[in-house]
This record gives sequence, C-alpha cells and structure tokens, in this order.
Amino acid sequence: MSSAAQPPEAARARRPTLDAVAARAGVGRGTVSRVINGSPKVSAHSRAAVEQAIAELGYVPNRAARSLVTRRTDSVALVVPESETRLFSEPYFSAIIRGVSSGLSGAGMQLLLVLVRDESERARLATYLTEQRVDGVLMVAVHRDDTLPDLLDELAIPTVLAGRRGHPEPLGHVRADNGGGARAAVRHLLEGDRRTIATITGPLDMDVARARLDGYREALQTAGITVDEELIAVGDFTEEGGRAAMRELLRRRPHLDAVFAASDVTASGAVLELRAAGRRVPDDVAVIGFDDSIVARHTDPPLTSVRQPIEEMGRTMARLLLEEIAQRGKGHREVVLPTELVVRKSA
Amino acid sequence: MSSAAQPPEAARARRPTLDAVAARAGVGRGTVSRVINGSPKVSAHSRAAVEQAIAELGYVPNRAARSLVTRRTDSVALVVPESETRLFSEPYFSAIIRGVSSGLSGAGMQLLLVLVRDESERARLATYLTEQRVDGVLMVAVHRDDTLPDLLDELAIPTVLAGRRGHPEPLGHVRADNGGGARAAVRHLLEGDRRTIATITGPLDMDVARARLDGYREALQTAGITVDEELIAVGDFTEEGGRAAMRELLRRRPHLDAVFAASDVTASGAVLELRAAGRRVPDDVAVIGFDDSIVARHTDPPLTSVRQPIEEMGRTMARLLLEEIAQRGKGHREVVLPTELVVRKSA
DNA sequence: GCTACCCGTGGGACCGCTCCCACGCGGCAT
DNA sequence: ATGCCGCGTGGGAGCGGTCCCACGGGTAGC
Repeated sequence: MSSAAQPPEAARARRPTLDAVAARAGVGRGTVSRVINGSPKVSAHSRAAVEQAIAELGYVPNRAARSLVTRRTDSVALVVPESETRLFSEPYFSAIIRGVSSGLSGAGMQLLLVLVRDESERARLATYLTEQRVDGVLMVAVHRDDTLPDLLDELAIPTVLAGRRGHPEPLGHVRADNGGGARAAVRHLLEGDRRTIATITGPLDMDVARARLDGYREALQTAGITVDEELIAVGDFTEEGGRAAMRELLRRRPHLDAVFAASDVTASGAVLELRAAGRRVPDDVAVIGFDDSIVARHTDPPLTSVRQPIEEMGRTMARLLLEEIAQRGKGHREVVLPTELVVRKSA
Repeated sequence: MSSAAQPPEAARARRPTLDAVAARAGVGRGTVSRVINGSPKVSAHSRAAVEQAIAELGYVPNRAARSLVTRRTDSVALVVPESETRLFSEPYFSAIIRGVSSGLSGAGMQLLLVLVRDESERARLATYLTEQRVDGVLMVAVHRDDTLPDLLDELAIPTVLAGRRGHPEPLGHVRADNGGGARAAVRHLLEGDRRTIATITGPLDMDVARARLDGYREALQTAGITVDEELIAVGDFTEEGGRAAMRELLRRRPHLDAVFAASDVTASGAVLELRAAGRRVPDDVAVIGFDDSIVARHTDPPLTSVRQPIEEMGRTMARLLLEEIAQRGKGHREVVLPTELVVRKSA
C-alpha cells in the first residue's frame, strides 16, 4: 500500500494490471475484463474470485489502454470563451458548470474545461478536440459567426450548444425562453402603468440578445403600443455599456419611465446612471434586469429580474450530449426551458 | 476531408495514424515520432518530408496511445467541492479557473474539472485520480480535516492546494497574505478613529478564516488594544451567516463602531442587518469586507474590501504543479501572494 | 450412445504510439 | 586500405486494455 517509503527519485509505483488480477484470481484476462465491464456471462464463482483479487490488489483499470481500443474517452469538453468568465455575472458560469457536472457524473463522464482566450487559440483548440480526447463538446456563449461549431459538425463530433447561433440551428442546443422572459418583464412594467418603456440590449450578434429584444417588441405590440426605435439602445452586457446606453436613452427620451435591460449587470449600470441624472428608481423609472444574478440581490434597490434555470440548462446540455454520443443523430435536438420573473424593488 | 457524405450510421472516420504518415513521407515510424516530439536528431530532409505528410493527411497524434506508453496524460485535475461554487462569491471561482487555465495552456496541459458533491463522491474521486487520468491535482477550499490531500500525498500524485490545511502544510500550496490583509483592514479602521471593532469570521476549520482572525487580533494588539472576545462572531462566509453574526454582535456590544468581515458576502449581510437596526454605514458603523468581489462594488454603500490576486493565485498554482510534475520534490512548495486594501465608501 | 448445442472460458491479435537497439554509411585517424 | 566513431535511421517490442474466436464440458434431444 505504502509507496511513501521509497526514495523520492523512484518512478511512481506501477499500478497492478489486468494480467496481475487474472493471475491472482486464477482466471484468464478475458474473464477479468468481463467482470469489470459487467458482462453477465461469468460464473458466480469466477466473479467472486476476480472481485476479491481486485480488492486485494487495489486494481483500477487504466483509462488510456481502454480508450485506445474502444475509441472512447469517456470525457467531454466544455468550451468557454475566456472573456465570458469575466462578463457573465454570477451565477451563470458556475451554475452551468454545476449543471453539466451533475448531468455527467452519473454516466461516469469526465469534464474537460477549455477556456478559449482568443482567435489564435481557437485553431489549437480544434486540434485538441480532434485528438480523440473527448467524446463530445459543449459550448457556451456561441456567437453568430462562430465557425467552431461548424467544424465540429463536419468532424461529426457530438456537440451541444448553450443557445443557438441563429435559427434554424442544425446542432443540438439548449436555451432559456428568452423571448418569454422579456415579454413577462415588459408586461410587468405595463401593469405598473409604465408607458415609455426603453430597453438596453446585449450584443445583437448573439441570439439571446436578439430574442430578448424581440420579446420586448412583441409585448409592446400585443399591448397595442407602437415600438419607438429611439427607446432601443444597444449594450454589451457590461456595466459600462449599460451606463453609456442609459445616458443615450436619457438624451433621446428624457421622459422615459421604465427600462428593460438584457442583463443584471447592464441594469445595475443603468440604475447608477439614472441616479446620477437625478431619477429615482423605481419611483421615476422602473428597471428590470435579466439573469437574476447575485448582482440583482445586492444593488440598491434590489433588481426585479428574469431568472433562467441555468443549472438545469447545464444538466440538460449534458443529457442531450450523452444521448447524442450514445446514438448519433437521435434524441431531440432542441430544448427550451422556461424563465421566471422575480419581482424585487426596482420595478 | 469531408466525412459528411457518409451515412450517419457509419463509424466515425478513422483518423490517419503515425504509420500512415511514415508511409507517405517514405520514412520509418521512428523518424515521424522524432519529428513530432521535436527531437534534434532528424535530418532536414526527412523533417520536411514528414511535416508535409502530416499537413497533407491532417494527422493529429492519438493521446491515448501516447499516454499508454509514456505514462503521462498531459492533463491535471482541478478539484472543487461543489458547495464552494455556490458560496464563493464572484470572482473567486472563475478567476481561479482563469488563472489555472492560463498557467497551464502554455505547457499544453489540459484541465479536468472535478466538482465533488459529497463525501460518497470523494471515494469515487480517489478512484478517478488513480486511474492515471491526470498527472497532477489542484485543490481549492481544502478543509482542515480533508483526507483527500493525504491520499494524494501517499499515492505520490503531484498536488498543489489553494490555501493550506494547517501549518506546517506538507503539500505545495499557494495562498494570499490573509493575515496581512486583515491587519491592513483593521489598521484602516483604526486610522478612521474606530475603536470598538468587531469581526465576523469564516468557518474556523479553514485556514483562511483563522488567518484573517489572527490578523485582526494582531492589528489590535499592535495598536495597544486588548482584544474583546465578545466582539468576535463566527460566520460561515454566507450572507445569512453574516446577518446572524451581526445580530449577535449588536446584542453583545450595541455601541460597536466598526466591523471587519471575512468575506464580502458576509459583510453585505452585516450591512443589511446594521441598517435594519437603524445604524448608518459608514457614519455609525464602518464595514470592511474581504475578496473585493463583484458584490463589493454593488452593495450600498460600495464596500471597502481586501483584494486577493486570485487569478494570479491560480496561475501560480499551475506553475508550482508543473514544476512538481517535471521534477518531483523540487521547486519551492509554498507561495504567499500579497493582498491589497481597496477603499470604497463603507469604511 | 452419438450428435447438437450452449455456456463459460482462455488467450491471440490488435489499438497507435514511444522507446531503444542495431544497422548502414560517410568521414576521419591510423 | 582498414578501423573507428557517430549520426540518422528503421523497425521490433511493449504499454494495458477489449474483442472475438475457438475450445472444453455439461446437458438435452434423438
């Protein structure tokens, strides 16, 4: 058991192999392999002998060897643009990881986390992913012009995206009902008798941002209100972007009485800017964010926000990917999860 | 190039092997291997031929095969207790990952993310880690009684911890100067003429929490102030814990005029509770947090907080681990990185 | 009593790479 | 010319599994 007594320079103690187990159990390699892989065609007697030998030797199968012959790695990659780990306010990043991890762990799959720093690294990434290191790929924050998903499609590597690039989206993906969330937010503002409702969007090359903007438009139209394009400002999901957009909106339409922001961080920037301009929130201007992140609970006033079931999205992504790996091309390729309006003080 | 034309049921196109490259380049396997691994003992002519063949075939080495013979996997695991992904306020979790990822990527190492849900999973984890799937292990949020590090030590798997379990800590680790940060915070409060300074700690089975508490004590003693044990309340790094601790402190010492909290989230809970008790922050009671997380910037008032260089901690962990993997037992085993007090409005 | 079948089993042939040994060949000293 | 050295090189052996084929022995069917 203890290799601690060995001199530090010694090679790491070599672990027992399948052969060793077979020898100790007095059976052949094939039988040991069958026991390990749960084959039913093993006598109770042999099975017991093998299991005891495994326990005595502390045998653990070598993944590389198995992987070499089965051509599976039992691991999947989660690809995240590095910039997103900064931008995404909590709990997005960790919640996705938690969901993915929990969806995977039951299947004995390992999670390879790949942060992509910049374009030059994308090329290297493509190499990694073809190195037969992973059985499938999960991607978050895919942009409309992202080419990596196409490459994965072409290489026939099972892939599931968080969100879609456009529609139709040929690859499997999971997304929140962004449009529905946006509609609920705007409806809530209308019910609070707000009439001049502005919106600060995310980058419009991302489908989430577009879908939230569309929801905003639809809710207004449903209420019989003509959309005033001057009430729409493009942001980038950051606080600073939110401030800039808010300044611009105030300049264009000083008398607006509500803002629907495409993220909490953006909303918090908007709140700061509104206050700087002497407006009270929510008395003069109501504000609603998106994500229900930790920021929403800690701003002043706490933000009303649209919550996405992020952890469940991660779990669902994992499930879709496992299905796709198990049986190429089967399973439904698109899942939309519901959003929920969390009402706090800002609207 | 295109396997897209094949029927979906077809096995994934088998990738070219080293043999194929050798045949195409008109050389032996050995020579191709040498080129790939950058051996100098290859003639310019052969090297060129091999490189061309690799490019033409789109050859990518198979990791499993290499791994099987070299007994290296070129990947390391980052082990995170799942509860921590919830508790750690941003930016800790993602910043550590970013740092680790950047420290690793240069060395061509891959990052395996392992969330540990509960004790039962720890056992499975131990199995994973001995499966020869990783060359080393990084761990965050190690508790004092955590046995996994000992196991890793015994198995002679290179390991680096974020923070230490106690001291001395036999394993390599990286930590922030928690004591120094705490001292700086308390000194700042003293300079603001606060005299009745309370503290809300983290769970005392974690070294970070202990070190911050020690720093608090030292700063007071240095200033010639006797530590009043009634001004010390134990929290758990959560907001609710912060609120409960603050209530207790107000009960014990109603006239306290400052609080040093061991985390921003705790501090934000304390602020809420202070306000509920009719105290103004910072006028009546000054508050300082720890972490300089996104929460600190968004509370009202924005929190003065102690910043840790988290991303750099991650990078340093990766560096230490790579050193340890390259040459067992060499390299210095302990790195302490400086903290910095970020002054905002709360103190 | 002989053939047919099935079940459990052992072990050979690989998977794709690295390691290392042996070999050929040109250049230099003898 | 002969011997020696060293450089580049080819290819056998193995890493530790899985897959699959062939085989032995029991049971059932005729």
